[in-house]
Amino acid sequence: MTETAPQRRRRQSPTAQELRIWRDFIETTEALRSELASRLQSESSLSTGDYAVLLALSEAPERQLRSSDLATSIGWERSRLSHHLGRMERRGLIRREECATDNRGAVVVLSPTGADSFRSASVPHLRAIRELFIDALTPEQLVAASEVTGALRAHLESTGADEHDR
Amino acid sequence: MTETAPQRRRRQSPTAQELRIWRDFIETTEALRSELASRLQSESSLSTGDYAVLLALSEAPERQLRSSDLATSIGWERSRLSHHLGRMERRGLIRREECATDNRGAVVVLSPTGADSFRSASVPHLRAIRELFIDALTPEQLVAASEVTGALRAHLESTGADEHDR
DNA sequence: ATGATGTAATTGAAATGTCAATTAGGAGGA
DNA sequence: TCCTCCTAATTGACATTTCAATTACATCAT
Repeated sequence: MTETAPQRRRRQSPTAQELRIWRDFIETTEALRSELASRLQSESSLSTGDYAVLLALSEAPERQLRSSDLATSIGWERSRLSHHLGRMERRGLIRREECATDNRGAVVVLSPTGADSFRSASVPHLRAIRELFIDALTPEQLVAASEVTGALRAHLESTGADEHDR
Repeated sequence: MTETAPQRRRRQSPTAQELRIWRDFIETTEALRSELASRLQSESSLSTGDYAVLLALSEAPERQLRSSDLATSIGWERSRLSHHLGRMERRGLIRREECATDNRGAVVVLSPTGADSFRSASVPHLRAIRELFIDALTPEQLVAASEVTGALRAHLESTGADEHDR
């Protein structure tokens, strides 16, 4: 075939080969996520959700964050975070305090217990990341992965949610 | 071999840079998954779970599968599938029939309604895959993505669940 | 046959996630 | 001020997922 088709293919369905790559991609990332989650669970009694929250708090100045900043930082919906924080608070992993500068606001604070849980969970978790992700790839592949990720993210941010809905 | 340090690094925590790549990777794939899910939802009244089930059934001989084969094929736990099939059956997307060769077994059958829903959902869904994944990458990046996926999967299968638990 | 062991699928309960209100307070203009 | 509109966070109802039994049948060795 001499090229007339390529333009016409845009925005159409993927080819069989593209689709195979897509499926492998999405299935593999899902398998990876789920293996990591189950290891975390069994080694630490933290879920990946707990871990994400604790990680964000550990990295925050004063180990605390406004609830909506936390939500943005880990990419969760506010209501999901709210429910989850309730559960984590019951377990003593975090506290919620009133915000001094905005009376509507809440500040989520990492508790000492939470900090401990996070620290001890992070050792095996980081090891698992190395084992399942880093060690699986050659240095070149790691770079390639990073570039692919960047391209996907950039594209997602530009054409992502907005473009589609308007 | 003159190497002593490289060995020592194995199984240790990732470096800061490796970790950044990991985080971008996992967050981006998650964002991608979630954008796709929300588009599918709004364009078709099927969830990605529904879609996965219907896809597997559409591709199966006779458009039907043993329940556990279906579970394996889409990588779900049996109980999750069971609950989900219950909901899909109530909506008329699938039927469950007794298995002739094994009285314990159930055969999940794609209903005409399910086939229709799947067909009409797949058009916008495939377009979204092209738009958000395929079109985001150069042909070289697509190849790179495929190689990375392959490496991850291979590694996951060899060291994955077993090695860790024994 | 029968009893031990394994597999197919479902169930119920608890944990988690989503969606649509709702509550409460900030911010700016007439 | 007071009214309107916006934002922060939570709540409740409901959908989904996980986990630990449970039910029912198959398989195999005795």
